[in-house]
Amino acid sequence: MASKDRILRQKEETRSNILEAAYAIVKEDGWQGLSMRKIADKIEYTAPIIYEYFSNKEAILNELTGKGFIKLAKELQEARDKFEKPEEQLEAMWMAYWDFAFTDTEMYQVMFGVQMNCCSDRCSAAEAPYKLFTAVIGEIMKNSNPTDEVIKQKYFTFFSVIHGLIAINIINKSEIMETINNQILKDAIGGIIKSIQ
Amino acid sequence: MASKDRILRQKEETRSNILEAAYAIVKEDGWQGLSMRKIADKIEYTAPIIYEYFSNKEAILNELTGKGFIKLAKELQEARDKFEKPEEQLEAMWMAYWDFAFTDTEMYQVMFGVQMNCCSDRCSAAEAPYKLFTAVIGEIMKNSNPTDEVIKQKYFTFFSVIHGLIAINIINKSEIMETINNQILKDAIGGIIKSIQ
DNA sequence: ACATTTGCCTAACGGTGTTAAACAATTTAA
DNA sequence: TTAAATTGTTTAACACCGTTAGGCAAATGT
Repeated sequence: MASKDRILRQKEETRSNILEAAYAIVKEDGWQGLSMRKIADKIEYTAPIIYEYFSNKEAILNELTGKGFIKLAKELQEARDKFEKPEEQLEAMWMAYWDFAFTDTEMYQVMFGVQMNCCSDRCSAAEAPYKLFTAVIGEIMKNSNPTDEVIKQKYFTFFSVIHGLIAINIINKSEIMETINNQILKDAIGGIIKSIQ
Repeated sequence: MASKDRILRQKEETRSNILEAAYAIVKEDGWQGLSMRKIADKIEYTAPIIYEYFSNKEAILNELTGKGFIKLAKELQEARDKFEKPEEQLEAMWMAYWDFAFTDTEMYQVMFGVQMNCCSDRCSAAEAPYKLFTAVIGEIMKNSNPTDEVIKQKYFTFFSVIHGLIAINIINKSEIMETINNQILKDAIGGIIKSIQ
């Protein structure tokens, strides 16, 4: 029967409703303010229903985290595809990374445990940004025949500086660091790119 | 009467017992596992007693955070005082910073919100490390007559890279990044110091 | 028509931070 | 010395949390 399909579609929809409701609550009240009962309220059900779609609260966080990594990866790709030269690509990618962190701050928090006790098990999508970045870094360095280890190291150098700066900004979000952010971003990214060419 | 003194001393002691018990629990079970009732158990009281010493749980976290910053500042000073040249001092200080993060990881987490929804209001002691670092950076740069803003920017450049690297290590504590850590630490600190001389 | 499955809810358990009320012990005052 | 007031501590409770078990009612299958 076709009703089977409709029911399956409906189930899939409430599943995604749960995720949407959860993230909406987080954007209103922060990760601290997220509770199963609040999610249930928002989707007009009672709390136990959620457990037919997710085994527990952590599973919801994990799925949101996964979605976050997919969105980040997509934005990194789009940034990359706007340029031809790998140096320009890399700079655009880190800028996209930066933008993601401040457009979807709550996502960034759960993905990287900023002011938030985040998901324990790394989801598979978490690898995507790493692969995108190292591919471009490898392209820039191809003349010096770098090992994977060297590329990985360069990647983590970038990552440290950007993630550190993002984390500081999220925590002391009161202080205005606009000019300092721009300076450091420009200096650090530019500097490291120069150092690996 | 002298008994007043004894009682005051006793009160001060249970106050510090509460803090010690709290941190002991955190070192055993992580920040997630810390609860008022567990603290009470450990000091052999019941939970409401704690509220005569601290207005709420957050106040305990705040006080621990303050103690953390004081300890960090002390270790930074000790590292600095082992050297004469400001360049060497600065490197030693960042190394001490690094060591602090992995010796007192739980402290570092609550101080900087790593995988942990940390204290909201910045305590006064949080300024100490900033002042220690900027003083030495200013000394290194004194030939170029830098503004406070420029020094601040250099400080945050260091801070970003080190904190970022620390945060990554705390979150993916499974992966062995020993060699990468050393490389990045050496490269980044050395590189930035060179760039400001 | 009856039996079975499904969707959903109420109630509950053990836990959390926190507060109010009660009790006991100690100190103060008469 | 005895009565009053203060202090220390506990028990009980509230409102919330994540989670599970049981039951009711509607939809489905036979």
